[in-house]
Amino acid sequence: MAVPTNNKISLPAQGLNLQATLFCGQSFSWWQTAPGVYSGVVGNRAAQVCHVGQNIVITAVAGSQGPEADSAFWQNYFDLNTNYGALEEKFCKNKKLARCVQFSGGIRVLHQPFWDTLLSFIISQNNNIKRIAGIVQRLMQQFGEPLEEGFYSFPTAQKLALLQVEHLAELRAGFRAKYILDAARRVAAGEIEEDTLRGLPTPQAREVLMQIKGVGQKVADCVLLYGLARTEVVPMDVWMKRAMQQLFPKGMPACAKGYEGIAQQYIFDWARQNLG
DNA sequence: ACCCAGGCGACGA
DNA sequence: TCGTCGCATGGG
Repeated sequence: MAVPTNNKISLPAQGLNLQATLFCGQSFSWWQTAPGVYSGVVGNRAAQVCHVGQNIVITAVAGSQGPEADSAFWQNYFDLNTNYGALEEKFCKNKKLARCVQFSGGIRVLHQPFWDTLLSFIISQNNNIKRIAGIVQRLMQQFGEPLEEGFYSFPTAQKLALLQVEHLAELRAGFRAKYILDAARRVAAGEIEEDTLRGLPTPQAREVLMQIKGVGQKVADCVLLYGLARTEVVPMDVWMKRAMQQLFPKGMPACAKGYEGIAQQYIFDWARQNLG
């Protein structure tokens, strides 16, 4: 049960590893601000988070909507309603997948806001994680709303939709700038709508997302997994292609059925740290 | 100098 | 429908 104290929320999170979860390439808006302390922006919220025993303690810096709403929000964000102990146990029925789970234990697949995720993974294409985080940070600073303590929110689609590519020059996003604007314009116009996507089967939702310029199957799949909680979707980037060829040439093991996207996160992390 | 990064669109066959 | 290539930027 959530125990709010002032603007702090303590949530049971047995087995969760914040470091692994926040920096395994699924989110690009968290920073380590002190040993074991992480600050981040999610939508129009800013927060600090750290481990305290088996709990995580979240301090709202900005965007708080009150203790109950905040607890529910972070509970969902960190996917604390999913039984990862049981999931990891299932994954470990396969020896090679077990190796990835042991290596990258404690990773949780975050439930990120749809728009944050779409923006972030458009920026991610043919790019590296460090530079993605830099571009995301500049995007927030230049076009987000100022929050407390120097944080800025993710910019809204409505705000970005009014800009021209020249305005994005300072982001140093390169050829991705025009893709950011196309996504913003379609979302602002209501042509791409989160609620509609949530109601569609995964293949149809993927098709709709791929109408956005700069969104191919891989970026669409990242949005489906991280932004729309489609746990069966496996984004195939260069690291996952290498890992699958090496570990699972015949495809994802059956013990991951329905949760291939979550298994993917352990495999991706293992690959990045062992196949470099 | 060269290659690569959580890819994609344009183009030609 | 398939391969191939250029793309912005920055780090190794």
